This record gives sequence, structure tokens and C-alpha cells, in this order.
Amino acid sequence: MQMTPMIESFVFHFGEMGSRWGFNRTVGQIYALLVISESALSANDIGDALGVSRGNVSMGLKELHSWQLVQTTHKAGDRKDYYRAKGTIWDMANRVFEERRKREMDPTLSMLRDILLDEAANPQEAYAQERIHEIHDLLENITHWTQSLQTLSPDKLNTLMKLGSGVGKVLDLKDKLTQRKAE
Amino acid sequence: MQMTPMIESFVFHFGEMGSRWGFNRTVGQIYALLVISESALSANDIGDALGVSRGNVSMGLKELHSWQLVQTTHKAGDRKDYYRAKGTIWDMANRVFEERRKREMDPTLSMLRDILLDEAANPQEAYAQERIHEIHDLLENITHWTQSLQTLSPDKLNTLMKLGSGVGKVLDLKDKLTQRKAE
DNA sequence: CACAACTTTCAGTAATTTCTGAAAGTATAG
DNA sequence: CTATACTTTCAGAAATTACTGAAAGTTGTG
Repeated sequence: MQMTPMIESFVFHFGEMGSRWGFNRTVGQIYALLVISESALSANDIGDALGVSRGNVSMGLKELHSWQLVQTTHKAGDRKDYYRAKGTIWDMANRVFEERRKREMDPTLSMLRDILLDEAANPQEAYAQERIHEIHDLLENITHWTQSLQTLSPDKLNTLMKLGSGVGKVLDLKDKLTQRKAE
Repeated sequence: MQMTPMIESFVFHFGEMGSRWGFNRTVGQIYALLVISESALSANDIGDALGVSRGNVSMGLKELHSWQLVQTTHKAGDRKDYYRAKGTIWDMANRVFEERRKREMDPTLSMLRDILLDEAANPQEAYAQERIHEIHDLLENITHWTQSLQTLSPDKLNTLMKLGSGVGKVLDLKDKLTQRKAE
């Protein structure tokens, strides 16, 4: 894998962004490299291309595995493991959303739920609980919603996204229809 | 602001999560504290409650300001600045989404666009550009979509979220209607 | 103007995260 | 079983990020 300037800028940028998306620089770079590489790469290929240690590559791949973003393959007569990005770009986006939900939302939701089970001991806590309730409900809504969006086919999701804020009109439409039925 | 155990666990957890949501521990804690506090707090109140230095509080508030998540107020006959969380929970969620889009998506999109302007120098780069194109289009779709969702009223958004995957059926419905019209 | 009451900045330090490379582990071939 | 060709682990080092507190800055008051 030779890093042309084009490929370098893609890979490095993904590295920078990696940390914002929930993994570290090297993990981001490894993934970027695998995504834009047509052939599967060995751990050494990756380390050489990125200029990082073999150990670091191993840890990075382990992390990507836990995100279910890589696939291990083999070549005949070669003991080495070869790695490639798993699934389509849609799958990738889904994975990232899902993992982040697990890591960001779920623990928060359960903490909030715990707090709401307690009795407020004074007006200050009562006020706090009200706010916490709001946050809880909002997060729960978002969680459920994103989960159900993930069950939609990429095709439907695309339609929905293309619709943009036009979805508001569709909702009005639906309201009218269901109302008419109710009459 | 006395930190009861309930309030402590909320504030500390928000601190932990803060880093995942794009800001550091102290910033997360300060914001949590302001959200569940009915009255506005001075910078010293905050520092005392959280056990962090005055300087750190100042930096944290500056950061929250840049996210437009806090509001500064004053009390008669008191020179101190007092701080409170700005807007509703919905506003907060919007702010966070928007800020993150600005910080995570926009720079990536512009980098991808730049790469796509170049000619591929070889088949390897051609393959890379195909992948990059896919990623670009996906991110652009998501960006536009989330932007347009933000223009929807909280009320409509709520309806949409409640609908969950049922939105698929509504889309079918819309398809049928628009088709009928076309006939 | 000088002083008081505050806030902000920032150099140095502390805490945290990431990375390296050597050692340990694993699997296959002979 | 031993040698070889690999992968993983992990203690310590390096890099990065966050925090402190003293000094500088700001604003209002007498």
C-alpha cells in the first residue's frame, strides 16, 4: 500500500476525526486505509503505511473488530492475517451509530433511571428530578427512534432523508387521513 | 449549591459522558450543575461545588458560551456574574447536534470534496475516489437531513420520533397518493 | 485617580491517553 | 517435538489534554 498524497490526506484526516467519532487516531487511520484499499492488507502493510508500531496496529485492529468494522481473511500458502473493511458504507454508518449509542446513551439512560427511582429529599432535588426527567425522556425518544430507523431499509431511509423537512407535510397528510377514518 | 448524593451522581456522570459528547469533564459537570440548579450560580459557587479551580471554571464557562449553552445574569447590588443553563432541553440537544455537526461533519465534508476535485492518478486512486464519493454523499445526506429536521417544530419532531419505524408505512402512503395524482 | 471586587489568561504541572517494542502466546509445517 | 512465522499483550515512555494558581486584565465605586 503506497500512500499517494491523495490517500494520505484522506487517511490522516480520518485519523484526526477518529477521536471525535469515538476511537483514537491510529484506529481512524487504519480504518480509513482499509476502506480505500481494494485489496486486503496485512498488519505489517498497515504499520508500514502509517508508520506506527506492530503492537499499535494489533490493538487498533482489535478495537475495529469490537466495532465489527473489519474482517479477517487469508491468502493461500500465507500464514499472515489480512484485513479489509467490512460491509458497505451504510453498514459502517450503522455500526458507528449503534456503537456510539451503546457507549454514550445507554449508560446515561440507566443512570438517569436510577436517579428517578429515588424520592426527592427536598425542593432542590425535586427541581433536579424534573430536569432529569425531561432529559431522560428525550434521550429515550432519540434512542428508540434511531433504533427503529436502523430497521428501515437503506432505500427507505434514503427516501426519508431526501424528503428533509418535507416530512412535516407528510405528517400533516397522515394526520388528516387518520382523522377522516376516525369520523 | 450543596451537592446531595443524587445531584452528585448526576453531575459526575455527566462529567464522564462529557468527553464523549465533545467537551471535557469539567465542562460537562459545570453544565450538569447549571441544568439542575433552579437558581443562577456564581463562578465561585460552581468551583466550590465541583472542587475545581477558579481558572478552570472560567475556561469551562467560556467553552459553554461558545456552545451557546449558558447565559450570564446579574443580581442587583452584586458585581458577580451569575450563570444559568440556556434554553430548554430541546434547545440543548439542538445545540449539541449542531455544534458537533460543525466540528465533525463540515471539515470532513470539505476535505472529501477537495479530494474528489483531483484526478485519480492510477487505478488505486480511482478505487479510493469511488469509496470517498460514497462517504461524501452519505455524509452530505445526513448533514442536510439533520439540518432540515432542526427546522421542524419540537412538536412535529416528537410526532416523527413517536412514529418510529412506522414512518416506513407513511412513506408508502405518500407514494400511493402522489402516484394516484400523477395518473 | 486609587482601590476593590471581580474575571480571564497562561506558564507550568498533573492526569490521562496513546504508542512502542520486547516478551509471551499461538498455530502450522516438517 | 522443534523451528518458524506470525499475533497479542503489556510495562514503561511519549504525547496529548486538562488543571491550577498567580499575575494580568476589567469594571465599577468613592
